[in-house]
Formats: sequence, structure tokens, C-alpha cells
Amino acid sequence: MTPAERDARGSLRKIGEVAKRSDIAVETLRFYESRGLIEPAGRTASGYRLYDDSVFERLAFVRKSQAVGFTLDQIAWIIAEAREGRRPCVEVRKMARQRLNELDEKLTELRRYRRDLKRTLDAWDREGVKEGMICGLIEGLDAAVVRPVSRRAGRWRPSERRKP
Amino acid sequence: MTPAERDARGSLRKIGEVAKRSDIAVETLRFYESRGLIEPAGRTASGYRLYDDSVFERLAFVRKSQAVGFTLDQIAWIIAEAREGRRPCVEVRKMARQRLNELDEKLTELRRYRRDLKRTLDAWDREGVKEGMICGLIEGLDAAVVRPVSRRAGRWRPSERRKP
DNA sequence: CTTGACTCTATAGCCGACTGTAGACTATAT
DNA sequence: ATATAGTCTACAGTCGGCTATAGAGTCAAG
Repeated sequence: MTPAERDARGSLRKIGEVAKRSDIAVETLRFYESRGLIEPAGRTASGYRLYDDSVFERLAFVRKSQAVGFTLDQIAWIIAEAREGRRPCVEVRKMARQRLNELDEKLTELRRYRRDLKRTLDAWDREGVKEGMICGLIEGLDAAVVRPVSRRAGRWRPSERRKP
Repeated sequence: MTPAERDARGSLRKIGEVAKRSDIAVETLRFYESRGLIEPAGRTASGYRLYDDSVFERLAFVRKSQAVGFTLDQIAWIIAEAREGRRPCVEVRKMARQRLNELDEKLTELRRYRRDLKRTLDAWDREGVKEGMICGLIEGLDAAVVRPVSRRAGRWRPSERRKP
């Protein structure tokens, strides 16, 4: 089967066309490959990646998984499980529930944080510019306010891959 | 004035003691110095940093500023302004208001995102495990759901420092 | 006088998801 | 034949706020 034959009904595409159609940058596609999210159906004699149309489904899968909030590592794990014939749906559900919990925690934290900041701003508006070494507004803050919004909560990680 | 004289009434401390008292790691203190947030009052003959007690006020300033949500760059800018005799309070207020707006946007986005994820999970619970190439649960998602929570919204940046 | 705790500088690594670069090769249109 | 656009690999850089390492020098107690 020559490339021309396959191309006849839009079968094999080079990376640039995949990028255009999926609206994902060429570099990102190569990056995704390095992370185990996609792989080309083959290569040309000169080494160009060739993709068949299933790559679009795969990319949709990746995007939808990201939309749920999964990390690329998690998505790669899910794909790898499926490739080995397992059905990762149960774990997927667990991961999503975990994600929801994290989200709720983050929301609670952010809401509290917003409330405090709003109070601070309102107080500042009442006070006008305050004297201080640098800026009295900040210096005048209650030390109890000092609980910066946390950086990153630990996410659910799929357990170690058992070797066959 | 010998170090012993100054030390008489708890005047000059080495970095380890500052770290302990402020509960900020030694490496972080040096890092803060590199970012223009603090500086030692002097050095011993052998090059050890020596701090006077004003460093604690400064560190409190940094922590309070972080609590408001300012970046280290913003905090460094505020401090630099004050060091040059300007009163950055007006800008500080602007920055904080901007921060509040960002926070509101982020909250709105997160709430919408949480709502979608909750709906997805509820639907999954109704469906049970779904067939699909990898995991039908994900594949079955509406493409319209695909709007990952945004990475970083641009923050207010202090305008270019004018040269004297 | 040695041990161990402390400090110094300079530099690299971490998290996550990309983004960009350099330098070489290939494909296509004129 | 050449200009241009596309592709390749390998690797560094981005964002923010640290954290850790290597290798060398310093200081106080026993």
C-alpha cells in the first residue's frame, strides 16, 4: 500500500495537519508523545510521523480527561491500562471523586481568602493612606491574617504499575 | 563597636537564629535576599550575614504581603519604592483590588467547573461502567465540557521603574 | 586538636503543562 | 536550482516560590 493509496481517502497525515485539525501545537503533539499520550501510526522513510484518524479520538480523550481535571500522568496511566486490556473505569471514577473533593477544599479555602481580602480592602478604604516604614496598610494587617493560600494539594495518584 | 558589644542586648544575629525565630528556612532567607526582599545589616569578617531586629519586621511585611496575594516581585517592588522615598500605598491598593478581581474570576470559574464535574460524576454513577476504547465514561463526555480550568490569569504588574 | 554544627557561594531541581530554540534534513512549488 | 515551508531531535526555558546539593570555609565546645 503506497502512501498515495492511503492518502486517497484522508488516511495518513503529517503532524502539521494533525495540529491544524486538532488545534494543538505541533510541539505539544510531540510532547504528548513523549508523555505516552499519543503515538504515530508510523513514519515515512525520512522519519516524518504519520497519523491515522484515530489520533483525533485520542486527542479528544486527552482533552476531555483534562477537562475532568486529570494530570497528564494520570491520563497516560489510564491509556496504558487500557492498552494492556484492563478497564480503568473504576479507578477513573475514584480519581474524579478525589478531584471533586480537592476542588471543594480549594473552593472553601479561596472563599475564606476572598472574604479576608475584601475586609482588608474595605478597611483600607476607610483608613486612607497610612504611615509606616514601607506601607502602613500592609504593616497594619493583623498577623492572624497571615495564612497564604496554599500552593498545591496532593492529588490522587494511580498506584504503582505492577510488572507482568 | 565590637560584635560582643552589639550582641550584649540581642542586637545582631546570624542567619540560623533569624531562621529559627521567624520560622523561615535559612535557604529561603538567602533566596529572599537574592530577590531583594531583605538584606543583612552587615557581615562578619569571615562573611557571615548579620541581621538586626528590623529583619523581623521586614519578614512580617513580606508574609503579610504574601497573605494579601502579592508575588515576591511585587513585594520587592513595593520595598524598593519605599527605599527610594516614595509611598507606594496607592499602588498597593490598586494591586490588592486587582487581586480581588482575579480572585473573583477564579472563584466563578472554579464554581462552574465544580458544577460540571459534579454533574459528570452523577451521570457516571447512574450509568455504571461504560464500554469504550479506553474508558467510555470519559469518551462519552460532551465535547462542550472541554474547557479545562485556566492556568494563570495575568496579574497586575507594577509599571516599569523610571530611571532617575 | 578534633568533632560537629553552622555558614558561605553557586548552581540545579521541583511541580505541571507546555513553549521555544538550534541546527539539520526533507518536501513542494516555481 | 532554489526558495520556502515543514519536519526532525535534543534540550533549555517559562511561571512562582522555594528546596536541595556540592564543596569549601568558620566557629564553639570538649
